[in-house]
Amino acid sequence: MTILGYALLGLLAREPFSGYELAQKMKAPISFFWHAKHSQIYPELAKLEAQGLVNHERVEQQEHPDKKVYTITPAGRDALRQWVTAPMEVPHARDELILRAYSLWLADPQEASLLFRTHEQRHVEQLRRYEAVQQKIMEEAGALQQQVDSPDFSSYATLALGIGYERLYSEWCRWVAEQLEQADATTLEKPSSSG
Amino acid sequence: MTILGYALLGLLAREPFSGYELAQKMKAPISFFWHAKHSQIYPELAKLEAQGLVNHERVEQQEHPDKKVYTITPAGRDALRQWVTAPMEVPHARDELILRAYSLWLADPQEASLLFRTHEQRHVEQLRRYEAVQQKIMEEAGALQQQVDSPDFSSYATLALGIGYERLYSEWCRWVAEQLEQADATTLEKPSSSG
DNA sequence: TCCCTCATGTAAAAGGTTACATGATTTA
DNA sequence: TAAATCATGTAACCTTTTACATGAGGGA
Repeated sequence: MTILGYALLGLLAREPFSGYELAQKMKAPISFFWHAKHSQIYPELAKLEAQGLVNHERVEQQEHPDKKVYTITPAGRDALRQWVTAPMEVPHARDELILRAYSLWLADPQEASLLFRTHEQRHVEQLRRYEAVQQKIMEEAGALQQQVDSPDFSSYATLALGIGYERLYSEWCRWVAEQLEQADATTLEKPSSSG
Repeated sequence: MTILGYALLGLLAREPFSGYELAQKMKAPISFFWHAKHSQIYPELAKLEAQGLVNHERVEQQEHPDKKVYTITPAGRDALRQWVTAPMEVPHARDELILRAYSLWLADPQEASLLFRTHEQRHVEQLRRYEAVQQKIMEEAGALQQQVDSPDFSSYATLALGIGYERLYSEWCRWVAEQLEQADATTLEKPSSSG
């Protein structure tokens, strides 16, 4: 089984969905850290069904094409449950911007600070969106997050990391940009005297 | 050009290396957020050379096989410099453990807390290693990080994010584990009375 | 003798993205 | 009339991982 398969099972364990709906959900990464496109999702659903982990029923619609609504089976739920706690290696994270930072010393500081300011902004915006969701949960729920056997706790846990991640990332971008801007200002003050 | 190509150029811009040495470096991700295997690196070096971005010379060794030492060309340096500040989409991060957390509500809390404690430990260990490197830099350098046109600043910037990332991640794992353990303790106190 | 490191590659398979393909309905 | 949404798929391509392949030298 692939990770994508478990991602789909994770959604279907909460509620039945069509392939199209699953694809919509996975445009923005579920749990904030996994995404996929419809071209990958449709074949994967077929594989899951072949393994008896999901079923589908055709739902007729007026004014829209029919859809196939997928439901998780008890076997699918078991497979998902086992996967959640199975041993796992620490995966290496991949991030292009950080890789670029590794060669930042070669770049023009002004151009570079622009790039990092742009990314700072994007991550701040994402952070605000996540914080708004958290705010809503806080208002509605209160102590509800304590129930670790409810999907709401799981969602809240991933949201909490998402917030921490965006906060860390945006602050790092800002710090890098500030360093670049300070260096640039210093260069302008003393055009050709250093150390 | 692929991102891997720029990753290799980023290393070669600092110092010439053989394919084998590059592969060693990229076992642990460079800039803490990009890794690759030798099977990907050797063909990529050939492509870079075909594009005139790197050159190699054969270096004979006693007691070891000959090696091809690659050097970045002025064209390679230019390509790298331009890439660093080029516009870039925010890439979606991928993380299996966080995806698992999304289905945590299905799992056995004891088994799950074990998984999260294991990952907490691993990230704490990584954090300690990074902090040790940072400590060394602080002692040796002092104000050296200010020079944004030195490779040391770039390395320091990526290290800073690496530390923040490991701290965030390990604390999140601990928090999740604590929630699971508290719920488990509560269940033991009152075996079948809730609310 | 067997395994590890050094050193460089290729091949096959898996995972993921982009593009192709179709067709109805609604909104601008 | 054109674009967007709903709905489901396939094909080609690119990237990455795993496995195959070879061979010398050093240490247990």
